[in-house]
Amino acid sequence: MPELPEVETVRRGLLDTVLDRRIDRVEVGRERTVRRTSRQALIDGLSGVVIVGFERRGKYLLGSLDSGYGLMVHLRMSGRLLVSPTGSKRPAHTHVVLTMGCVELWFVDPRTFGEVVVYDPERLEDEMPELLRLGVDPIADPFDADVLRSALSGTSRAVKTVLLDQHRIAGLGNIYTDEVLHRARVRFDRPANALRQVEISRLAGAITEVLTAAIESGGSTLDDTQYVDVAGRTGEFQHQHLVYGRRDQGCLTCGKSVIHRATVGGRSTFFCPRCQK
DNA sequence: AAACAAACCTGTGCGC
DNA sequence: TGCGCACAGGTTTGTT
Repeated sequence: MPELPEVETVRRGLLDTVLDRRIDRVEVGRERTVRRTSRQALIDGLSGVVIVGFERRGKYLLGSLDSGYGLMVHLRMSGRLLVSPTGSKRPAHTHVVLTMGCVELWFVDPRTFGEVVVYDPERLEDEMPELLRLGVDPIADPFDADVLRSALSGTSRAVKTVLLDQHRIAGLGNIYTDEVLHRARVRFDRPANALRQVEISRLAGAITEVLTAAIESGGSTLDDTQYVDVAGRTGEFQHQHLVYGRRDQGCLTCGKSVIHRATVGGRSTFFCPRCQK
C-alpha cells in the first residue's frame, strides 16, 4: 500500500504527535511483526526511551532514540501507524502499542507483512542491511536527470521494473510508477537503457512533480481506505490519478484512447497506448 | 542477467 | 446468503 508519499505523510504526522514523548509502556501482540528480533527486544529497546527524530529513506520510516538506537518501521502492504488518546478502543490487527503519556502509537497491520525493529545504527550491515542497499531517494536526496540516468543505466529491463527496484530508486511503488510514466509519456515496457536523454529528463521531472504533489495531498487512499495518516485521515491524491486503476476508462490526457491494463513482474500496470510511446 | 513464480497473510469484491 | 476465486499499495527468495 504505502509508497513514498504515504510514508512521508505518516512521518510528518509523527513529528507533530509523538516526537520527544517518553515511551512508558510497550505492548507487542503478534510476534510476527517483530520477527527480525523478538518481542522482548522491542520491549527492552523502547521502554523508557524518547523518540527524538524521524527520517525516511524510500518506504522505510526511521526513528532516532535518545538511547542511541534506531527504530525502523516498514508498513509493507497493509501496515498503518495511528496515534490516539491513551485508552482508546484499538482496531483489529493492532500488533504493537507504544503508550506515551496521554497518547498511544499503534502499529496496525492485517496482512502482517510489516515490521517494527529496534536496531543498532553502528551495526547496520548486520541488523538492517537493506538500508545500506537502498538507491537514491528522489525527495530526500539531490535528484535530477543525471542522477536518474545513472540509476537507469546498465540494464535492459523494462523501465517500470527498474523504477520499482528499491536498490536503484527508493520510494516508488506500483501506483506512482504508473502515474510518473504516464506524465513523462513513456511506455512501461521500454528498455531502461534505451531511453533518450529528453525522455529521461521528462521522467526525472515527473518523478519530482508527482511525488511532491502527492505529499502535498497527503498521499493516495484507494477505495478500500487502507491507507490513512496517523490521525486516521485519508489522502487526496487519488483524485489526481491519471491512469492507476482506470482500466477501460477514457484517457484524461488525450481524451481519445482508453487506459489499458498489462502485467509487469506480476504487478498490474495502467497506461495510455496513445500518450505513452 | 532477466523473467517468472512463489512465499509471507488477511480482507474485500465479484460472479454464480 | 454463501462459496470460491481473483486480487491488493511490498519485498525476498528460488527457479527457469
